[in-house]
Amino acid sequence: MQLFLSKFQNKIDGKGRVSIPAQFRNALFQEDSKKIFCYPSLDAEAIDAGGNKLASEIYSLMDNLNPYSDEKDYLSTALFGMSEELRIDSDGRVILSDLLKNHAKIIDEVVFVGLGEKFQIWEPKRFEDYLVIAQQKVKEQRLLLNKKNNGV
Amino acid sequence: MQLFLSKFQNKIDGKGRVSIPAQFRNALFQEDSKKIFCYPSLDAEAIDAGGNKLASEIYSLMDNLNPYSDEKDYLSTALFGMSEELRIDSDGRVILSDLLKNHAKIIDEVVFVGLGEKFQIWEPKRFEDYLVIAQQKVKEQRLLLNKKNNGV
DNA sequence: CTCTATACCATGGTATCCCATAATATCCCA
DNA sequence: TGGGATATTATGGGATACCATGGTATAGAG
Repeated sequence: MQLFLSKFQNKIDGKGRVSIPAQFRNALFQEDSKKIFCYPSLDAEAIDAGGNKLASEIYSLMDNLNPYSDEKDYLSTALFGMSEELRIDSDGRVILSDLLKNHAKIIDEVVFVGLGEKFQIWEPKRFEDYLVIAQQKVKEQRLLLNKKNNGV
Repeated sequence: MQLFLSKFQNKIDGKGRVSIPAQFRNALFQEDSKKIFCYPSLDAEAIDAGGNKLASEIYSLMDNLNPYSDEKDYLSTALFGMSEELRIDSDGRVILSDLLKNHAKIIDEVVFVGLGEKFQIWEPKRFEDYLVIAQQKVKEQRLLLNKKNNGV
C-alpha cells in the first residue's frame, strides 16, 4: 500500500482549479479512487482528504452508531453534511468548494501535507505556523520521555 | 453505492419549484427513484428526505412494531400521516407541500444537507444555527471517537 | 371557462473536457 | 559521468456540456 508522504505547494488558477500532487494521485490511483473525499478538519483550520479507503472508514464509523440517536444526527450533519467528493479531472485537478476554502482560509495557493493514510490541504502561511507549534510539541514530548527513561 | 454528501443552497421560484442538487439526483437515480420520499424530521425543524431505500426502511420499521401498540399508532400518525412522495419533474425539480414547508419554516430558499443514506432540507438560517450546535457536540465527543478509531 | 399542474423551452453561469506550453524530472547512451 | 533526448508535471486558455432558474405553452380538473 502506498502512503501519502511529504508536502507540495500548488496554485489555484482563475477557474478555481488546483493540481493534486502527482505522488498523491498515484497513491489515490492505487486504491482506485477517481475522487478525493474531503471534509473540514475537526481540530485544525485545514481540509482532511483521502481516497476510497478514508471514505469507507468514515462510512463504517457512521454505520456503527445507533441509527436513531442524537449522536448519529449530530455526527452525520457535521461530517457528511460538510464533506464532499471532489472529482479529479483528466489533468489531475480538483475544484475546492467555497465551503472548504473558507474553513481553511484558502485564497489562491495551498500546501498538500501527507499524513500517511490521508493528507491535509492548508493555506501555506497557516501551515508554517502550525508546523512550528507541532515541532515544539514534539520536543516537549521528547523531554518528557527522556525524563521518564532517565529516572529508572 | 452512492451517498448523499455535502450541502447545497437553492431557491424556490414563484411556482414553488426547487431544484434537487444534481449530485443528489444522481444518487437517487442510482437507486432508481423518480420520486423523493419526504417527511417532517421528528427531532428537528427540517424535512427528512431520500429515495426508495429510505422509504422501504421506514416501512419495515413500522412492520416490526406491535400492531396494537400506542407506539405504532403515534409513529404511523407522525410519520406516514405527514409523509409524501414528491415527483421529480423533467428538469430535476420538486414542489414542497405547504405542510412540509411550514414544519421547516421554509419561505423561498432551502439548504439540502447530505446525511449519508438520506438528506435533509432546511431553511438556511436555521441550519446555520443547528450546524454550530452539531459541531460543538461532535467536538465534545471527539476524544471518544479518536480512542475507538485511532483518530480518523 | 378558470385555475392549477405538468411538459417544454430559454438563458446565464459554472464546471468539465481537451489541447498547449514551460519547467522539471527521468532516462539512455556515449 | 555527463549531456542530450524524452516523459512527466503544473498551469493556462478555449470550447463544450451541464445545471439552476425563469418563463411559456399545453392539458386536465372542477
